Amino acid sequence: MLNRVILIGRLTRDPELRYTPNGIATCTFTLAVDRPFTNNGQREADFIPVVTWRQLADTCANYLRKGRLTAVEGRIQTRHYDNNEGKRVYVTEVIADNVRFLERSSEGQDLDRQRQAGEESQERGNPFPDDGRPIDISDDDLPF
Amino acid sequence: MLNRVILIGRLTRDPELRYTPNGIATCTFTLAVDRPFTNNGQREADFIPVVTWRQLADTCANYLRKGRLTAVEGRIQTRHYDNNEGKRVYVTEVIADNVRFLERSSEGQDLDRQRQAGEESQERGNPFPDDGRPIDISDDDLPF
Amino acid sequence: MLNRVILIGRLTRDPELRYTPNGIATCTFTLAVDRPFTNNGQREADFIPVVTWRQLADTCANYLRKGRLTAVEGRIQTRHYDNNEGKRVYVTEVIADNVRFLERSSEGQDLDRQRQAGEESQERGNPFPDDGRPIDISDDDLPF
Amino acid sequence: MLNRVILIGRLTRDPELRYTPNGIATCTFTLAVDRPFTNNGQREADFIPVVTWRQLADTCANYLRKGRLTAVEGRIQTRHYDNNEGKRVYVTEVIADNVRFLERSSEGQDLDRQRQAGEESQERGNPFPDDGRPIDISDDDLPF
DNA sequence: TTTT
DNA sequence: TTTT
Repeated sequence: MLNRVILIGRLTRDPELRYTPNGIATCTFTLAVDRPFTNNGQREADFIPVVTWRQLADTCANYLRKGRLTAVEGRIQTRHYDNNEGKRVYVTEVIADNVRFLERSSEGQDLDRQRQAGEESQERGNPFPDDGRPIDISDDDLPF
Repeated sequence: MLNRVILIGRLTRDPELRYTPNGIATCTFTLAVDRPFTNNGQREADFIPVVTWRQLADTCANYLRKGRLTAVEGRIQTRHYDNNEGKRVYVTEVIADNVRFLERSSEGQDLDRQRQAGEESQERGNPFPDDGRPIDISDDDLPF
Repeated sequence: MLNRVILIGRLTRDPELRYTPNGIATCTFTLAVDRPFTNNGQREADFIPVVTWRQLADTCANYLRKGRLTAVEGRIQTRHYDNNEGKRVYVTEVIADNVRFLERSSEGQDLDRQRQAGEESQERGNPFPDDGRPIDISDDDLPF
Repeated sequence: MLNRVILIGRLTRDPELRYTPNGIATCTFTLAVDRPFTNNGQREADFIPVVTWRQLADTCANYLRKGRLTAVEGRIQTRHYDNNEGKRVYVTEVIADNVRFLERSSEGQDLDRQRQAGEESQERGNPFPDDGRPIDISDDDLPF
């Protein structure tokens, strides 16, 4: 009925980009989200798998890197499969429909990939917090 | 850094109330949350495990029942343990800090349990959407 | 950058349906949302104006009525205008993109309006918590 | 019944710290949150007033500055008052219970204020995305 | 101007 | 192992 998740955390590794047999892009990564309390003086984190699809997957693959601070909006999805020992394995992931890159990359190599990525279209608005370049969305797409 | 989940769904079974060795109450249940789309004309759902602690656990155990429409606010928690075959099992749950009962129970037996539960204190406000009985919270507890 | 609101409350009055000069439907209503604490034993509420557009506006006008428990997902929008005395007036509203009707209507007259509304398409999934009728969404609309 | 807001945006000005007659600190600031679409190629923003109380107010006054990227979690609050012309004015604000500072300050002067602020306690966890210093919270405060 |  |  309603299923909404918002996370801010850091990527535990570089994202992985894959394609379904029919060519649909999917990008997966894990966010480490610090818990809001400590356990015996030890700060702990939750490690939450995130999945994106289509152009958002491409954008994530291009912009995100290990350690980057990132905001994710989406919904929790559960699924299961039977592993090679015939055991049922349960999987919970966040299917993201909005990803915000809260840190600009600093390395030159990365900037090249970004510029390239900037030419692709965004699913929803501008993923960067402070990029001034306007993105044209046809009037019909306006939410009012 | 930030980890917030809001769900509205129905309990797949009656909730389970347990106690830790040091006597802390914990109540667990699963919410079936319909997906916002159909798959080949088939409506599907995600089955999301929810955990509550302390007095909120007691209230949930008293008020919630299988099939009841329920709203839950909390955060995603991930953990793992090694099962009896030495295999690592990953668990993802929503640790709820706010539960809203969106349907009043209708059966008399249940009403008894509720009345009883009503005498216990609430972690935060009134879990029922339309119960007029005010709950006294000392001025110090006010969030401003 | 990120702007997400989730509310559960009751309509203070019947919703209002209007049309822009170019014929776009917009439905507005106010949600009374009980605060999670009392003030001197008095339960208070926030009264939050909600705006919906296009088909979601039609559905809201058809399904919602004064007093109905309703969940709303959207974003906060601020705007201002100068009133007839030349004073600047600031307005804050929630622009909803997802509305869930948490209570079925009971009156016959209303059921007629609902059936009619049911024939129109939904912006996103089924707004009712327990209606079994599947809604066909083309594969292209699937969020993955 | 349920009222949750999550925002990521930038402060339009330095925050303002004030005290109620009975000495309770309150800090207010406005977040500019870019809209997820453009209007005629023009990126627009919503300007959302945020209010914090008590120690969270102190922390915000110490850490936040104009332009700083910030995440805020809270609830929408509406209120009204009659202005000096006897006109009723309606106000909508976000009462925040969780604020995350997504950018470290760079200026030395500011670092002094931060260090000082770091010695005060946090309402909930660590407001910085990557500060390793653990914060001691008594076991009783643990949410499980 | 407010809902149960 | 799943709810209406």
